[in-house]
Amino acid sequence: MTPSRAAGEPTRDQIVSFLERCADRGVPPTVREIGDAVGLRSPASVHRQLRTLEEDGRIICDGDGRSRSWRITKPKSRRRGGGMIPVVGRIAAGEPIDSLEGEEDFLPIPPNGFASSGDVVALRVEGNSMTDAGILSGDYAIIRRQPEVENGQVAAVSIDGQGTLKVWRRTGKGKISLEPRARGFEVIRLGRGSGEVSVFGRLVGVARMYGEG
Amino acid sequence: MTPSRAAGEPTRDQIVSFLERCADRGVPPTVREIGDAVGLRSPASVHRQLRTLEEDGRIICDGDGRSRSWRITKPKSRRRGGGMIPVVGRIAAGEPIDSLEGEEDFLPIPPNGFASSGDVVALRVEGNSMTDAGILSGDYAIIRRQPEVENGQVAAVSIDGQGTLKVWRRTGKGKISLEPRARGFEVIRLGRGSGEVSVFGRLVGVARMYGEG
DNA sequence: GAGGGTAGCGAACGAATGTTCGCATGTCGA
DNA sequence: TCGACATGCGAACATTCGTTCGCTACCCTC
Repeated sequence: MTPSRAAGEPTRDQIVSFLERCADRGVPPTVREIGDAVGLRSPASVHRQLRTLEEDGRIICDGDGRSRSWRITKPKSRRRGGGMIPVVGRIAAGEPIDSLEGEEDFLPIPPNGFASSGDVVALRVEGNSMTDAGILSGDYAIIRRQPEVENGQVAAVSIDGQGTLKVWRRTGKGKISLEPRARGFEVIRLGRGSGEVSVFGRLVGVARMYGEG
Repeated sequence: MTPSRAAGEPTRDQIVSFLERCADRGVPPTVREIGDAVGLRSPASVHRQLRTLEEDGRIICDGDGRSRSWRITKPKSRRRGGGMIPVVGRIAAGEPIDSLEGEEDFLPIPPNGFASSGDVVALRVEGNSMTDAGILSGDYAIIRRQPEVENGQVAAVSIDGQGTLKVWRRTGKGKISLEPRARGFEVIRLGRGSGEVSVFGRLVGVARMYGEG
């Protein structure tokens, strides 16, 4: 009889996922702790899956017979919330740029300082429409992904798939203004029939790195 | 007979140091591993020191009787190069501020992204003399400590013990200009007899965090 | 020198842990 | 239907590991 376990994610993926979470927290789990986490009551069941995962190269065993020695093969640099903020693309601070996503690089800044939780990414800013807000072309905009922002907050907005960084202001029912923060740039006014507009996220931080020049 | 152990650092400090190193690497050690690391051949010896350290509040035991459960009380935020940049004080972007150092806080940004090596600290910017360079009051200036900078680079400069953030320019023999980057601020010109001037470091990055507002 | 405190050792015990073995159940294709 | 296969269980077994106990040695102070 197959035991009544939470359906959906396969057992082996659950184990890998649990090991990832443990790697984030610091202490690797024991075999029985893994069993508790994924719903396997016998350490033998866990152990067999661990061996299989090892053959697949997804996990490795640090010591042989030592306690808490099973761990993820690679620290999974795609992991968010552990150390890096992924740079998922570029964003305009002038004319909207078409490519808003497409993971490119990693910014060595833990999101903890910018947002305690949630999905935080970085976008490289191109353009000068926000220079008066201290956001220059080449800066990294730290964006927390969220579907809505409040009036006056700086938002990464997607207009017909093109992304731009502006101050968000709802001026009326279905009417939105996207305000630049620099001289020489016009306010973008959006109403009905202005195309598809969606908030990508809210600006929670800015990071800039100077080279040797 | 006291065994021949490496003299110098007391055993207890060695243990704490070893636990710190393990915390960095990820896996907490077993009692016997600690013994091997610090030169204690009996787990009993290690265990007694662990209990003493626990009473002193320097370490804590996560689980009681579980393996690998001894760890450092606090992750020692003073550590540099591992995760945080220390915020060592405030710096003026307007009128010089007297307090340049005095460790206050930690910015959750690893220096790796800003400088591969060296002593990197953060200073909280106060004032608006560098706003045209995208450095606003309240930002964190990421400073790599170095005694000299080149013309045109932004430097944290100490004038008679007062710190300020400006563009550094040597205008002649013994003559220095400190240029603001904002309207309404005057260039500070320094020559012989202008007091003691020293470069605190070079600006290698800027970080800004927005709150909920 | 006596005595207390500190710090080390080895031995031992019990619990935790990794690992193996045999068995049962469900799936899938021949 | 039958057998190979995957997966789970419980029961061991062998280490590992945390912890305790008694002992010895050194360093003090009195």
